[in-house]
Amino acid sequence: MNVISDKVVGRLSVYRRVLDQMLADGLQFIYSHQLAGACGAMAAQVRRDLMVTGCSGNARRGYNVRDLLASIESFLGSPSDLGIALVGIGNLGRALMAYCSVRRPRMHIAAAFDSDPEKVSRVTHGCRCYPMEKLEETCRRNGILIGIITTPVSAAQSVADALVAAGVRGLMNFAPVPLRTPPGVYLEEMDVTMSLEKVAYFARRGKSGPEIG
Amino acid sequence: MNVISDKVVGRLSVYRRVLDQMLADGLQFIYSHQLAGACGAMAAQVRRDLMVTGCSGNARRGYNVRDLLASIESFLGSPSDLGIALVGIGNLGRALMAYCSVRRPRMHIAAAFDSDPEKVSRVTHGCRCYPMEKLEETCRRNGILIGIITTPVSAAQSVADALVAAGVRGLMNFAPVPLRTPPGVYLEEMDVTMSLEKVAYFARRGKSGPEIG
DNA sequence: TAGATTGTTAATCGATTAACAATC
DNA sequence: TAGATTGTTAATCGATTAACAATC
Repeated sequence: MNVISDKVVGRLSVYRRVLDQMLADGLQFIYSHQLAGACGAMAAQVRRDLMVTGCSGNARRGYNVRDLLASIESFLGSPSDLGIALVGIGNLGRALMAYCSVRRPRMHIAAAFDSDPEKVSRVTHGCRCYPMEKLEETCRRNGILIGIITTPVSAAQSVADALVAAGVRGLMNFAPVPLRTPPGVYLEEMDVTMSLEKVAYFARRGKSGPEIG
Repeated sequence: MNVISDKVVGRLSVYRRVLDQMLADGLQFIYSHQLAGACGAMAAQVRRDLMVTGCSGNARRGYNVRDLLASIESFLGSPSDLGIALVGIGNLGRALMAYCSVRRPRMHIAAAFDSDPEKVSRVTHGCRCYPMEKLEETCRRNGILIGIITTPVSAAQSVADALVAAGVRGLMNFAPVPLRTPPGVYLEEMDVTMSLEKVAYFARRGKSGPEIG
């Protein structure tokens, strides 16, 4: 159990969000099968996932929601703590900036970049936009470790290379092209085209979806 | 090999896009290891994936790119053929409409819906917007089988239920909340929050990303 | 105690990887 | 032929699922 899979981390992220809501609703204790039900997972799997965060439950009352949240919180940490840069201020880039700006301190974008001089030096959704030439300097100065790529396909790989050269250690790629990254740099492909084609394929044939994580 | 996993379908979608580009570049034949290299996959896996489409290669020249594309095309089909509805015309919804409108006939959105009367009856990016009350009627009349959910969290589950009731068989959910769907309805969770937290977790610890698919 | 839940171990399942014979 | 690639089978790997003892 020394190596944590990305599936477990993904599920923990979902648990955190669901538990956040439950705490807001005033729930103090929760059983694994209740959390599983809310997340579309299996109770035994939930228990095993929660164990990796170091939190344990109680056979009579289940898990303490507040303790559980604190446990997941300290295990996952917050993306903003690592510094997030967004490259490519098109429709999708702006949508993500808007999404991250609205009361989501955990997902705060520290800096945005674009090659279009028209977009540079403005402040959009509370986030300053820099020219591409300032990418390395700005990332290093602000200790940015996460990059979100929302550029056109043609620019995606060179942007990824530039981000990695600037010290970034994790990437989210929204451009519909597979990227190459060196070992040690985590890459999450956010491929809308691929996902939509999966939906179409299985909608045609009537299969249910994959599990979360 | 009678049941095709969603991972295989996902990889085929990526192969198609990469092969499209290669055909445009004038490449006529390709070896499995070349395609694998361009997609970050393993050659043996690529060969097995391509076999499920019914296409076979040739030990001397590899695969004919044009035949391969035709084969993948007829296997995957096109999402637009099933009819796509988008619900929730916020920042993200508009960004997706813009994305799908620009020379992407395979991803053409047939109808959009929103509960805000201000947004209704307009045409955005070549797509007409209807009020939520018209959802079932419009989906049935146009034979829409795929739904994209870009509403706030609070509305996501009821929108999903309404879409399923209107005959939709596949869903993409961008709202950061796990949805419940009946068996036979394929659900693809597009969870930016979760993915960003995965990136942050592994960026902190220096692990490479998961494979495509 | 009795009963339901937790934490742990074993069994199952599926996908990936490796090995190799068949092919051009 | 010789050499590299394809198609197929077997082995490995990891995650999920099921079973059960420990716990409150």
